[in-house]
Amino acid sequence: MDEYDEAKKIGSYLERTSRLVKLRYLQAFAQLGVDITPEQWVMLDSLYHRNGQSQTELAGDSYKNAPTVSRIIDLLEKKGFVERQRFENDRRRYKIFLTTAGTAAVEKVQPAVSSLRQQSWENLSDADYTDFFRIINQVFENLNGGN
Amino acid sequence: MDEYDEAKKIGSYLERTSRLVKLRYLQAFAQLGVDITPEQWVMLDSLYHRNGQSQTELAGDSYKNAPTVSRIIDLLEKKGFVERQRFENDRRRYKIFLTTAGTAAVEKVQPAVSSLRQQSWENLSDADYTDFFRIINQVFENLNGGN
DNA sequence: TAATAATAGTTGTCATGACAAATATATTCC
DNA sequence: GGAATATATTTGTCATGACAACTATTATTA
Repeated sequence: MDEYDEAKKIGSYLERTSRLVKLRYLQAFAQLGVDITPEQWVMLDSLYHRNGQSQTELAGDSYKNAPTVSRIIDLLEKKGFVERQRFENDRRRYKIFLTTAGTAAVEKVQPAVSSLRQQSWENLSDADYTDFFRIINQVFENLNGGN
Repeated sequence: MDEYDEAKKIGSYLERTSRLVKLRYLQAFAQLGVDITPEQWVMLDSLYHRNGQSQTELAGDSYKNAPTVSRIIDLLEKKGFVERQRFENDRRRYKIFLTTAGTAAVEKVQPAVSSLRQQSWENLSDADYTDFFRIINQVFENLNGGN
């Protein structure tokens, strides 16, 4: 039962930490007067690094599914951070582009992101950092395969 | 930018792994014909180990907030897995009790939970296991303090 | 070419989670 | 004792995410 309790926690600890990270991002953005959620930021940031992606590409990049991306892009479009343009050769697809305001939002928020990142890793070593990503990716792979 | 990209991923990797874990739980429960979500299971499991908790206690245990717990208990009650009983001395509070069906559901699902847990840690060492919890808890603490 | 299948995206429904505001009951303090 | 506070829970609103079903467009293939 001790072992069982300990084990239960992987999901719970992942979940609560993930939620806390997202909450801190949300609060940081709000404090800067940038009205976006962490998930919206992930999209904007992805576009900042590669503009003009389709929704399917954005979904793959963030491991989100199509409906989720569709709705996030809707919101970002309403807020004026992003624009949909149809592909020339394939009228099913959109290319999503950051607007000037979208680019500005990403840049405004960047120091806060760096700061939060730094804060996350306080009291932890470089080895911890490396290990953490290795382990969490292995867990992801373990559960993502076939099954 | 390389450093920046790497860093961005802590939130994303936490999030995607957390989501995958929850999805696998959901699928495992469904396959067993047990109609509960991972979050509902966390509540049931908490009650299985300590029956009669109040919603506030359940919230603290799972780091969820009061409205979320209230709604999860609503659903579990509708499904017949849980019962609300008022405290004798404090009529604001409920004690939440597992029903027979609730207990049965927890027990039915337990092997699948163990199995998923084992699968999560394949290709990882005992040290990885220990490190992972140490690191993720430190990250949680880093972000949870004051700020 | 016409029928079929595949792909891109949207919409509907439900559960979770964050926040604010509400209700009901208990506690504190003057 | 009664007013102000605090606590336990509920309800409303919105965003995200999972799934299924849908539309529109493109590709395949018989």
